[in-house]
Amino acid sequence: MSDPERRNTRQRQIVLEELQKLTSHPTAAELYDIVRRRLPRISLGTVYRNLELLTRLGTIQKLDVAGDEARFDANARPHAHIRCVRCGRVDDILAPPLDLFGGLANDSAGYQVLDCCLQYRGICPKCRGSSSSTAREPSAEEIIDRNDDGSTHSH
Amino acid sequence: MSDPERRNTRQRQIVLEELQKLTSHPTAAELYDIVRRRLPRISLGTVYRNLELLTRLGTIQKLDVAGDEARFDANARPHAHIRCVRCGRVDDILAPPLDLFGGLANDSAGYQVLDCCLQYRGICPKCRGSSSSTAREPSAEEIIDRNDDGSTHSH
DNA sequence: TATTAAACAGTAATAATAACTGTTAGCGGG
DNA sequence: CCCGCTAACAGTTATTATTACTGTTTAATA
Repeated sequence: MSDPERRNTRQRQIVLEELQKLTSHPTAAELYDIVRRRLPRISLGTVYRNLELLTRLGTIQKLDVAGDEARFDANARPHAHIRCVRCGRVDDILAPPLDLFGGLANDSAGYQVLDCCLQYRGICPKCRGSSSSTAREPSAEEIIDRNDDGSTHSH
Repeated sequence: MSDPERRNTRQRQIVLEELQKLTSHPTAAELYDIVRRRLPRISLGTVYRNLELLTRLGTIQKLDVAGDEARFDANARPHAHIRCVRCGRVDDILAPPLDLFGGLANDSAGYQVLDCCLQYRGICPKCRGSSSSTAREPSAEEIIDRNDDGSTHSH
């Protein structure tokens, strides 16, 4: 039998496909809502399981961003993110291309350093517009911002 | 009445005191276990409430580190942290003193940038020693690494 | 000291995620 | 092209960190 954990199921493929269409990094539940349009009988557990698996395989990236639910990014290469403190939305951000490892001692605090992540917090354009202090929930439609020309999703 | 949210209760004071004694940044539950030695009747909710309050006041820092429970740091100034992927322990790390805001456009991705955090992941000295792949839980005693000479806790 | 609201202890609720169970369906061998 | 095996599935339940609720206590002011 071929590599375990790599069986090509329709569910796994569609979870990945739909994630790749998004530039706003969705939560598992948000992606579940989107995937259900194509697979109405898919279960939330399957979405979680596949997102976890794809993360382990290095195909996608799990963003355990500060504060609330994990979010997922179809771009597995390390890059900085920014999270809206009002609505929780997460976007890529063009941070200075710093060498975040260069300044570290090889053996910082006795740790073997594996990787790092740089996260910003801020207020997203939509929440800046509606400048009320009430937190917003993004609607299902707002999450779907398909990236039709596939060019801007490579950072 | 004086400033609300600043009533000096024994519970709040001891929660802060015990947090300040630690260099390993504990979770709310870990700190609860420690504080209970001095206040056996304190409730977990009180620990959560005070940690949240002290964070709002800027006295301490809440570390919503990747993956699991929030951790707390008596040092509110921004500085980098490293988290052990095996046991979850979080320590300060001396990162290069980078200007993480300098390279950002004023209006990155349309966001108003508020702050940022730099987190590393790695394997802590203890988990490097016991190089088995099984995850370790730190014992209550291990969390208590009091910083008796008060000098090394300023980063 | 009396008053009053903030904070408390104890408990229940919430919500994200993981685990469990019986069923379905990729995929290599025949 | 079908068989059998097992990973993966749908549906459900359990776990766990955190928050909210309720009646009681207590710090700070009058």
